[in-house]
Amino acid sequence: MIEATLLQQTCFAVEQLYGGVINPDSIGLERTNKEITGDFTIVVFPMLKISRKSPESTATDIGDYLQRNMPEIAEFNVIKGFLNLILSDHYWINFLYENVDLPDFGFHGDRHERPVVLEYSSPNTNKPLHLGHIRNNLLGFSLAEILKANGHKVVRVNLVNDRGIHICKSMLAYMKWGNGETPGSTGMKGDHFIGKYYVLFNTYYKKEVNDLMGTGLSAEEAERQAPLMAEAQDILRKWEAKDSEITVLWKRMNGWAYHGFDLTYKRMGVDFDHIYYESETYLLGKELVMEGLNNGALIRKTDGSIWADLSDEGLDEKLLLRADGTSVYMTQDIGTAQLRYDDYNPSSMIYVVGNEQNYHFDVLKRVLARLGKDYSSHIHHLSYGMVELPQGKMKSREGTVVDADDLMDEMLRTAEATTRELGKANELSEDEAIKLFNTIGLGALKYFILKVDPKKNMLFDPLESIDFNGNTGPFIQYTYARIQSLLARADEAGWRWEESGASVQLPLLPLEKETIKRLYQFREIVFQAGKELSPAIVANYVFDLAKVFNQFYQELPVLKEEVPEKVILRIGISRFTGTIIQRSMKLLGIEAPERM
RNA sequence: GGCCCUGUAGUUCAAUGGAUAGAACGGAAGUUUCCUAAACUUUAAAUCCAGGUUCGAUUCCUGGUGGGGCUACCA
Repeated sequence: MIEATLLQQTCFAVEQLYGGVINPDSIGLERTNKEITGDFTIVVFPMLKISRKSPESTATDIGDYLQRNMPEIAEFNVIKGFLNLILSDHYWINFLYENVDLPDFGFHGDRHERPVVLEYSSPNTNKPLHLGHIRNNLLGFSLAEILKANGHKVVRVNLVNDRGIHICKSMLAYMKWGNGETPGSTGMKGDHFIGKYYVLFNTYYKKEVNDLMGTGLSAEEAERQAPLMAEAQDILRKWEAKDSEITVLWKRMNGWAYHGFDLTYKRMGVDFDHIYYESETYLLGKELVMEGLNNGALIRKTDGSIWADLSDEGLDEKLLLRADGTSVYMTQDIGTAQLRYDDYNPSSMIYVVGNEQNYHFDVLKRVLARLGKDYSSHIHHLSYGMVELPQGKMKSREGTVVDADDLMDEMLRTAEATTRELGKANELSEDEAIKLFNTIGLGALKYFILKVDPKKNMLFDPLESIDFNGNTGPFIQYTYARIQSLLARADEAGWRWEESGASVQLPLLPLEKETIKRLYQFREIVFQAGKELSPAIVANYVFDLAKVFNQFYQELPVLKEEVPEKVILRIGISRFTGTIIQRSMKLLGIEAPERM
C-alpha cells in the first residue's frame, strides 16, 4: 500500500535533508480532513527537533523531496505543520482497475497455523434467548468473519449452560406442576416452554420466602430455608450422582430447549462449529481443582470446600468446589478452558461475554495461571456492554425482557409494512417478498446493534430504535440494490467496461475520487476491525462508503454520461462499491439484497 | 466501602494525541419529465467540572461529580 512507501520515503527525506534518523512509527500519517485539499497528510511537528526549522519550511522541504521521489504524488500543500499530499488521478484510477475484480480484495489469506477459538452465545437451557443474547450472537458471528478475513482459522464454539441449580429449578417446577404437558401438546416453542417453568418456580419460591419472612426470619435465612430451594438442591445432588429418573427428565427438557434455540439461531443467521456442554466439562474442572489442591495451589477449608486464595493478588478468595462436592460456575469454566485447549491447540481463546463478568474472567485467568496453565495468558475476554431499555436494565422478574423471537417477529412486520407502503413488494412473488422482508428486518436489527462499539453500553428503544432511513442497515442495503440495478442496465446497454479499462488518463471529479478513496480504505478497515475485535469499525465504514456513493450517484450520471471513458470509469466505481458493500455486510453477517 | 467500565448536539452513535469535533434521527427549508426519493441538498444545535503533561487534549494523567456493573456455596 502507498502508506508504507510514504513513511519510508519520509524517513529518507529527513535523513537526507537534515541528517537525522526518525522512527517511522513516530510519523503521523493520516487521511486528509474533508475540508482540506489532499489525500494523505503528514504531521511534521515530531520532526522539528531534527530539522531545526519552522513547521512550514520543514513541511515544504519534505513535500518537495517526496514529490521528486514518488511519481504517485501529483502535488502538495502546506498548512502550518501539516503536509497535505495529493496523489495523481492516474494512481487512483489504476488502483480501481487493478482491484475491482479481485475476489479477495481486503482479505488476507491463511497465515496463521493455530486457530483462534471463539466462544459466543452461551445460553442457559432454562430460558429463551433475549436482546442481550442477540448482541452477543451478532458480535460473535461477525467477529468470526472478521478474524477469518484477517487470515485466522476460527473455531466458533458455543458453551451451553445445561447444568446447575437453575436447571434444577425448572425441572422441579415441571415435576410438580407440569402434568405431563410438552411443547408439542401446548404448541409452545421448546425454550419458551422451559422458561415458563423457570418462572413458575420463582413465583412459588418467592411466595415461600415471603411466608417465612412473615414468621420473623431474615430475608437471607428465608431464602435459604424455603422448602422449594431445598428440593432443588436435592435434585442437583441427585443429578451429579447420575440418578436415572433425574437424568432422563434432564435430557428430555434440555432437548426441548435446544430445539427452540436452533430455530432462533437459524433465523438469526448464526451458527457454530462445535458445541460444548457444561455437563461435559465440570468433571474435568473438578479434576483440575483436586490436582491444584494436591500440589498446594489451592486450599481446603475446615468444612471441606475448596478455594483459590487470591488475596496476595489483591483479590478475594474464590470458591471452586462446595463442601458437598458439587461444582460451581468457575469449576466448569476451568474444565471448559482445558478441554478447549486440548481439542484445538489454539493460539488464543476469545470469550464473547458481557462486561458484568469482567471479574469472573479476571479470576478465571488467575486461577488457571496458578494451576500452571500457560494458555491462561492467551485467554481474551471480549467484554461487551449491556443493552439497556429506556426504563433501564432488562429484568426478567419485572417482565421487561425483550425476547429474541418476539423482536425478530416485530422487525419482520415493520419491514413488511414499510416495504409494502413504498410499493416495493408489488412485483415480487410471495416467497421473494417474505425473503426480502426478512433480509431488511434483520439487516436493520443487526446493523443497529453492531454499529455501536462493543465495549459500550447501548440503549435499545423497541418503539423507536429501528429506523430504515439514515445510518441504518436498510440504507446500506438500498444503496447496494440500486447499484445492482444500475449494473444490470449497464450490461443490457452493452457496456463491457472490463475490456476497455485502459483509460487511466482521465481527470477525476471530486465525487469520483472521494468514492475511490473510500474503497481504498477497505483493507485497512478489515485489519483494524480484526485488531480491535470491533465489528463497529466495519459498520461505520460501510455506512460512510454508501453515503459517499449516494452523493456520487445523485450528482453524476453513469449510463447517461456522454463521454464513453467516463461511463466506463463510473461503472467501475459502482461495481467496486457494490462489491465492497456486500463484502463489508458479510463481515457483519448481514445480507445485501439484489433489489429492494 | 473496594474494584472495573462510562459521561460528546434534544435523542442515538462517530472521531490511531492533530487542523474549523463528524453522522443519523428529530426540528426548519428545498430537490422527482433523467440510472430505484428506503435517496440527495441547505440550515440551527454538543466534548460533565477543575487542574496537569504537550507545539497541540474529546482522547493521556490526577482530583471531583453523574450513570452502569462487579464485589454469591447463582450461572
